[in-house]
Amino acid sequence: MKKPTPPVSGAAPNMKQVAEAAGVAVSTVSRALTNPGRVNEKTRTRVAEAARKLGYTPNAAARSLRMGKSKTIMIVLPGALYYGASQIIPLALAGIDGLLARNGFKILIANLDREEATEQHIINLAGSGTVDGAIVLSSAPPSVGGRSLKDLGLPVVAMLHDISDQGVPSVITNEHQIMCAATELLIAEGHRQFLYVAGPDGVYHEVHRYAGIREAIARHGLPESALTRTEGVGAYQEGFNIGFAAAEQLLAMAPRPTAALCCSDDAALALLKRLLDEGIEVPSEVAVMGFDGAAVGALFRPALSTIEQPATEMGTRAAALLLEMLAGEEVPPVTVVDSTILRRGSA
Amino acid sequence: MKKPTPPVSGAAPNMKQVAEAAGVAVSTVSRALTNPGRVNEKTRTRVAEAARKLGYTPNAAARSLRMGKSKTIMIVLPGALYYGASQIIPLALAGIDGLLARNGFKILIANLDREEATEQHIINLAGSGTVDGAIVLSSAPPSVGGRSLKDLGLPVVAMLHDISDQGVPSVITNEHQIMCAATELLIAEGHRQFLYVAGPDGVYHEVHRYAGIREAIARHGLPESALTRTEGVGAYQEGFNIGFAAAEQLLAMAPRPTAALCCSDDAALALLKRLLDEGIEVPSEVAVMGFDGAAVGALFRPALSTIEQPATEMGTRAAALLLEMLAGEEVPPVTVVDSTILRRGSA
DNA sequence: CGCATTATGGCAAACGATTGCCAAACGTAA
DNA sequence: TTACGTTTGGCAATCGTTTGCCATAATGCG
Repeated sequence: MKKPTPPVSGAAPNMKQVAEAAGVAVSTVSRALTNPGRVNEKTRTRVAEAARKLGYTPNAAARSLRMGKSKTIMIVLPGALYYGASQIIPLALAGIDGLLARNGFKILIANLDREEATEQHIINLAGSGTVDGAIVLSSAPPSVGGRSLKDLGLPVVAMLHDISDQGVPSVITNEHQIMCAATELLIAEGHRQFLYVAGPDGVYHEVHRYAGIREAIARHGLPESALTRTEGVGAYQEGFNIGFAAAEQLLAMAPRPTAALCCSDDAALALLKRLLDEGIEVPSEVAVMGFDGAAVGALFRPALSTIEQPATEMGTRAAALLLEMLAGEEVPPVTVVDSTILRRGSA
Repeated sequence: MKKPTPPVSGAAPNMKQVAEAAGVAVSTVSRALTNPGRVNEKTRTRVAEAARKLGYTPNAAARSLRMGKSKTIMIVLPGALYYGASQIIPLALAGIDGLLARNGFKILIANLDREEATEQHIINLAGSGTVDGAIVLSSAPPSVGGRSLKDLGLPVVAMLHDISDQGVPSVITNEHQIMCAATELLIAEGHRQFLYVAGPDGVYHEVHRYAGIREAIARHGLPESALTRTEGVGAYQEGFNIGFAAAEQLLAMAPRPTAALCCSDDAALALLKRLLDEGIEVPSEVAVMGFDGAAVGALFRPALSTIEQPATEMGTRAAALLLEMLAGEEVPPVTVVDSTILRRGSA
């Protein structure tokens, strides 16, 4: 019984060992494994067999070094969006991962929390050749001391935010238009007094969603007073608080709005709860419309009507764009994936 | 005016260019940057200045190759747990990332979906020196053809599941005990007939949670008939369906259970909704207790009582264990982080 | 059979950072 | 001034893979 080199030894076997086992040179092993046409079929199987027996896996660092690519993509996540009921980020990740993993890419996660040195950390990752590209889910590509992720020579794609004005191809949803459509729907059903439950001031989404509502209002000849916007109450991660604060504001208003359009499902659900607690009928007295499409909204009574973002598909599209950029192809500056209005009962 | 090498050139600057700029040898640059004591202070600043000016970032692949470590940790996620209302996975990730990033580690995500070749992919990552260790959130460490992640010579830590019997240090919560405590609480309040809304058959959590309830039942001398267990209805990701199916079962039972303990908040919320739709009072007619601690549960009416898992802390602890293992220290086979009962109204 | 052509495998030089070892330079003391 | 010790910087090997180039073997054709 021959003594096989144990597959589980301390050190991982390298190409040289495979070469010896197969009785060929390392270069032949390399070619046999990656460039099948270049080597005789019999040799190739012999090499493959030796590699299998030894449990050989090519060393990624060495390959990266030699090739100048890492087959790794960095996903830049804003810690702030990560909690609450909506599953935008996890779904987007699933979409991204699906396509990238299929194409042999690894996924590096950066910036789950927003710590001090994190931006520097991200820039370093990009500059060190650790990653071949990045998908940014935060509103601005990280930068430090004038050096920004986007001009580091790496392909970068944004999603959720449109930062094509900074030269970064972006995958977004039709926030403006869908919000406009939702408002028009409500107007058609007789609503005349609206409350927009706003998220953090100055955030990308806010501008577009609010503008969408205003457009609908204007288009139907309603006065400006038909729309009130809540004061920003802090970060998205405080989604519930946004909703609670909005409820206070709504309850104090006269005339009272009959429809509330919210920046997130978190805000909408909190608002919904508070209104119901106050004995207000939804949707007959006040209609509530969320934004995101959180599945759990369907369990509320009444079930939350909302605007469903195609998070998974946006992720897939962003990944596809990045792959094209890596292949040297031109990509459109903006890709729009449509959201849909999901009427479930609260509006 | 001298012509500075533009920081944003096509190729990233390497150590040799820094050395030239500073008028020293590469080895000196290396030592100046990583081993400050070994080189004259004046030289050190000169090198640091040159590096800064060129925008130098050490090449990670080269360093990995030379050092034999990648400063990268792989997180193995089960795609199945990723959706629904509970935020266990995102919170766990935040905990893990917090500690690892602070220690200079990168985080590689694997297996968001469960595709065909994924397990092989994971094994390859581990074998290729791409990662220095792994944290596993799925029930079993991936394996293919007899080669398992856990015996690949890499430090591996599990969380959420106890697989210490396979030699993998595990971070878990006291599912058995807390479920027992919750049941005792309900017994003390007069409940005598229980329904356990079960998740997928044979899953780790199921065994322990169910056993916890049984222990409480037995300890208080209640008959076995005091506890009914729903039939498994499929994967966790079908959380809502589990709850709906359980509702049907509960409604058909006589005598009707007065308390339902659920395997997840998703199931609990779906059950809650269905019961309320049927006009059943919660908690007076049927008390409902969830499991996970999803924040959104607080918005239901009544607010969902639940068992809150310390997901973030479990993540932090798992990361800490892994760091200790990387440092060659011994770690305990099992680490328990306590869950807490969160009484909010539905039980 | 001889020559030209192609298929195949091997040698060795990269890729960029780290580090053992040695040499130069410096300071100090005799 | 010489001898010695100490500090500091440089040379060069190394990590494991890929690949241009060359040598050889195999094949085809006249």
